[in-house]
Amino acid sequence: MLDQSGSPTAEALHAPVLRWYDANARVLPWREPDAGAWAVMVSEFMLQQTPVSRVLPAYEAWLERWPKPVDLAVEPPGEAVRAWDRLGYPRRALRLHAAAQAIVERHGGDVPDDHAALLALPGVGTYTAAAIASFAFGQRHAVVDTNVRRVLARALTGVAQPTISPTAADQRLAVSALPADEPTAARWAVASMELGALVCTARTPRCGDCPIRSRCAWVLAGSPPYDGPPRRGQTYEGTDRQARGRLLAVLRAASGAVPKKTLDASWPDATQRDRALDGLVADGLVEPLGRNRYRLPS
DNA sequence: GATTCGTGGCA
DNA sequence: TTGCCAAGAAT
Repeated sequence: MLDQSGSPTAEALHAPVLRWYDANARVLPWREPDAGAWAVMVSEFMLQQTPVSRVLPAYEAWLERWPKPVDLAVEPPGEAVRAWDRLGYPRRALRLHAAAQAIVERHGGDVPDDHAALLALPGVGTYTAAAIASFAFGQRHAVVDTNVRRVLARALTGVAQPTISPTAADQRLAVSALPADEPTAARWAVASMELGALVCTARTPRCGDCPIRSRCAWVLAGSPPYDGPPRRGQTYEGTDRQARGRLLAVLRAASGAVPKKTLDASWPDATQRDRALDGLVADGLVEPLGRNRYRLPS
């Protein structure tokens, strides 16, 4: 089943991918039938740019401590930052805390099932709103993350793409590839994402295990490598990000206020260190106290 | 559209 | 060893 351009139609991919998912899906706690929308939401925040293996322990501890949005909402934001541990991008912890408060204030403490209401929450963008609506509430949305983007690009357009955030064109392609009926669309969303995570991977795709290899435009084209401009590799060593991480690690480990002198010991360059600390304060991740002391925000 | 924002595992 | 990559959002 091919369209005018010689690429397979999306409909031809649905059944084999859904069958593959039924047989190969990972068992993950946020996918359990009784997980609930809050569990899905917590997992989605944590999984933004952080691998599943590192999310699992933090996720379990988080839901044990804060089983409902209101449980988190009544805590100081600094507790969320502390519990975030080393997942990275700690502003996500702050946003999840703010989102929990918004859920209590605007939605009676229950994660909303409306896509627009989800999108209005702090830290919830196009992807996360669609993911919660689809995974937790079974709705029909294009859930376009880096996995889905890669799967559709290869299978339907036949090109390898660099790992960047999905574009408007990727979004349109995903919408056009969505099954018509709601429950099938919801299963397709999680199944196509799982295929990207386990088989159609970025570095070394396991095409031998792929349920749609016989229809994949990229495979049929000889698996051509990405030929566009090279991506700028993000260095980490010596950056402000690393400095911020060091400072925040000291504050997470402390129970209360920390003297600036203690923070100073965590990064050698004074100019960069102070810039990083100012940035953390500006982001609301650190609260300045009197007498040159700092702590996680209360 | 391009940047900024953590952290760690792995080929 | 080092660059790439991991369920993005906000600006």
